[in-house]
Amino acid sequence: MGVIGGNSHLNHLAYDCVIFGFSDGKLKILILEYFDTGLFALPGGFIRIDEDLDEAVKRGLSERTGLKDIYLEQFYTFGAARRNQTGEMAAILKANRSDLSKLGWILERMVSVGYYALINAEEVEPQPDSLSDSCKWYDIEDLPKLIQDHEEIVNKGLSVLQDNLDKKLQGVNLLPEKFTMNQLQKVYEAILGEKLHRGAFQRKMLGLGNLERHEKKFSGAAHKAPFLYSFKH
Amino acid sequence: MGVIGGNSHLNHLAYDCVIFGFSDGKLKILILEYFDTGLFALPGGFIRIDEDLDEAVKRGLSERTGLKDIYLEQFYTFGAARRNQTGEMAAILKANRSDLSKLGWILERMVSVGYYALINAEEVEPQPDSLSDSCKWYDIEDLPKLIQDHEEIVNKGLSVLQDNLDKKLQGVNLLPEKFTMNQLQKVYEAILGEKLHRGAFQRKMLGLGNLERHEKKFSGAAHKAPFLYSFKH
DNA sequence: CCAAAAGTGTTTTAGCTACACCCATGA
DNA sequence: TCATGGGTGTAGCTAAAACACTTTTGG
Repeated sequence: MGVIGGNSHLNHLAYDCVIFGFSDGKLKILILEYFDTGLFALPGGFIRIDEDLDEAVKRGLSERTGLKDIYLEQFYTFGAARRNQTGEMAAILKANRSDLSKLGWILERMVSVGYYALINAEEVEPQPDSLSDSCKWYDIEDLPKLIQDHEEIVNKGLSVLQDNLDKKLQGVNLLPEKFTMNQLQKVYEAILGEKLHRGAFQRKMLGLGNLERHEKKFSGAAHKAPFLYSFKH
Repeated sequence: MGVIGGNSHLNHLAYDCVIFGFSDGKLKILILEYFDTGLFALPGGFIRIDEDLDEAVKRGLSERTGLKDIYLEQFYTFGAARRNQTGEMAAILKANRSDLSKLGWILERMVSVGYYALINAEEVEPQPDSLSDSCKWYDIEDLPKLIQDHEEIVNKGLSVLQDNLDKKLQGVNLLPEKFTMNQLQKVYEAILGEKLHRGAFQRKMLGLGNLERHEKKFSGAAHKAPFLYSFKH
């Protein structure tokens, strides 16, 4: 088993997570920057020997965001033989003067299970881990160069999210408990990367039958106050 | 590393494959029966240390079916901590008097990547492996009880196949090179588990624009001879 | 000539788009 | 009263479903 901080993990298996958030009308994801290397990566982690895969991911996300009950979806498993043989992880460990006799297993061939998470970016103060300098939101349209195949992981995750958008009304997970129809539409537009028609969008969402209408929101702006909605559980 | 026949494999990682075929108007899958145990399972296997995940699955399927270029789709990774701690694999190894000092790693916690394959059942004489008695087609509606979580794997695989059916015209992979529209419709009905409207189905398939029409097929039956179609590559 | 199944034309329906109108709000 | 954005009604379009008519085949 690989050992991190005294815990044993499955060798050769990892997860990487595309954590989507929404702010300033843009779709963003959380990216780690490693100390002294200028290398950027998705948050990821390893699976303890007696831990469910899903639990491992929840644990990792909770450490990174402080949130419980995150909306999570597994989307693909990346298993190319040399996908992490790029030297980047070695550089990261070296910059941290890590003990390779204990952490060397991280450099071996690694199959990674891709997950995406949807969170309300406003509620979170992202936390870097012990190897990383910062953990920040990046606009999905303007990501830094990522290590290994992480760009492919992001693209695949976004593409699956887009496909799932219709079936599952996932957009609500990126917003506060109560939100206006306009906010929801902005989320959909950001995910799909295209403008949607206002009237049609409103009718379609209400037609799904799982939105509940609440009081109006008086924003102080000079126009009719919109209703607030929440998702029916 | 785990060792089978002198080759080294990734520990704690496996794949299981739902191999769909179509015959007698029914959707079927390939199921192995293990020697002297009455235990049934999906065909699966392990990943060599330097082998792409996809390659490992192709290799395994080719051993089981003799086919190259099988249509394959990865659909989910099953990672519950105790999913294979059911004692069934131990019974199988014991019935085969296997050397546990070499094969014991198979009994440890195993994360499994689920794939489905679509093949033309008529072209194949399925081959059991060294541990299994038989490898036979079973009607998807009438499967034997399977070991571990293999029933869940089948259900998830079928459900993803159903979802993908529209986007990818996958049905053709279950048929010979040339087929009639009625055969194709029967495949769709078997996968979706519902009757489809003949006229609408024909129009929809032709409307996709990737079917090519060939000569008519004279079956000897007392009705109009249908055209044969093939898939445009 | 008949029954059965195939191909295709026509009608009906449903969902979505686009446009437009009116309403509420705060400046 | 005006500009702005929100809710909703309506007309038009398009794709799919349902129906039906015609054709081909072998008995």
